[in-house]
Amino acid sequence: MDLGEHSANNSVPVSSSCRKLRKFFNAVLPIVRLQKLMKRLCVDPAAVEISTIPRKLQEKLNPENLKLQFSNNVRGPIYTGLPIGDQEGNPLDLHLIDCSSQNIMNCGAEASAKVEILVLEKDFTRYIGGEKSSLIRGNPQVSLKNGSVSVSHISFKHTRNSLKKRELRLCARVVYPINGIVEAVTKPFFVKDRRSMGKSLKPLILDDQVWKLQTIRKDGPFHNRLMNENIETVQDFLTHYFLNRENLLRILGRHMNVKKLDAAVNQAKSKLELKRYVYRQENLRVVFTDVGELIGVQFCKEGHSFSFQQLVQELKAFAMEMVKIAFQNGSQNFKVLLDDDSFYNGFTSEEAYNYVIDTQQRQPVPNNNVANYMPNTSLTVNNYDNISQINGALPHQFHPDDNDIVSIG
DNA sequence: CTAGACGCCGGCTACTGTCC
DNA sequence: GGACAGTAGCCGGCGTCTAG
Repeated sequence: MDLGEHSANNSVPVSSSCRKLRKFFNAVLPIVRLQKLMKRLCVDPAAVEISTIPRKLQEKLNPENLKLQFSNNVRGPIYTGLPIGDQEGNPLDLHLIDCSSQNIMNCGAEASAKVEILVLEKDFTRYIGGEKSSLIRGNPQVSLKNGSVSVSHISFKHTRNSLKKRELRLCARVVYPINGIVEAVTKPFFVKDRRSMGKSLKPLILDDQVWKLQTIRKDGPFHNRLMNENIETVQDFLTHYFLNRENLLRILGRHMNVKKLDAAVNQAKSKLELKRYVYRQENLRVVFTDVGELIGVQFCKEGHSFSFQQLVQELKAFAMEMVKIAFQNGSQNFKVLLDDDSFYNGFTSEEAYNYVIDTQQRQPVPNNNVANYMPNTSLTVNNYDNISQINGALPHQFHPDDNDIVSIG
């Protein structure tokens, strides 16, 4: 049955009547008539729950022509205990706006007004909590300074009882001096308990337990299999992945596939800041990360650099063998940490490489013995040859024009 | 000093979705 | 259909803070 037809002919649903009322307020009822009506009914406009009146009407009703406005909309989900901000992590600010010019009102008594931050249900039906049962942590009362104030100190309370997912709005209203400044209300956003934050959103470091990775459940079958092979940390896992992916897949068993594994590694890498190392054998240098991921190679004499994607298969396999050797021999090799500032500041040649070696920048490559039980794959295509998406997602892609990499040769 | 409130951390369970 | 991970919701342990 068509509900629209039904409501037109019979009883009108509440939401429909609300919409009609709002339309009426916005377009039909002249503002002056409404003001007169409120006066005749002895209704104090300041006592009216302003958020129940359409915002445009509020602005017209407002004699001072001022409104509060959030700098940006809150983008959910917002997790309990974490500061409120937009999706990009920008702080949430509140401004006093002159409606006629749309500029921030930075002078006068109103520019120093005291403002209260409240939590509203999505549908504006009610404010949530009183002083004691407020969902807000942090002082909900703030004072404007030159017409602006940051409200990023506010978060939603995190208690032992987890908060159910709910859709809310933030509202800011002036509590002193009360002169009818229009309230600011955000668009609705979801608030969730921090305990329900997925693994994908949590930070990650190399020393974290391997079950912090996506698709590896703590004490789950994958975790148990990895523990049996002494793959305990994120670093162990990633090193196995980059030096011998086939072996890692074998360890994980038939329920792990390449797609899932790549996705997990990709996601982990996006949250890690991997250091880069260089290892040299005769005329060739390989650049790789803490976890054995080949970034690129460089021919020392010619000075030519190639990123991983630019390498032909045979050279990829050869470079991977060099990375494995660097891992096998641990600190006995020439392995240079590339993150030294000196590399970013103008070293562009062989001297730079020698400089770093001479000034104690020689670093042991993380040696977790993965490479020691690698099959000898010389001139066979290595395990991550076909995972261009992994390197494609690199925040610091190896490229001949990259200053910090070029400087090694 | 102590009891209670509060917040953080993490475990457990049920349900759901995905993949083989 | 079975195996598995992810998600949501609930709960307990423990540390810290604060008022009495």
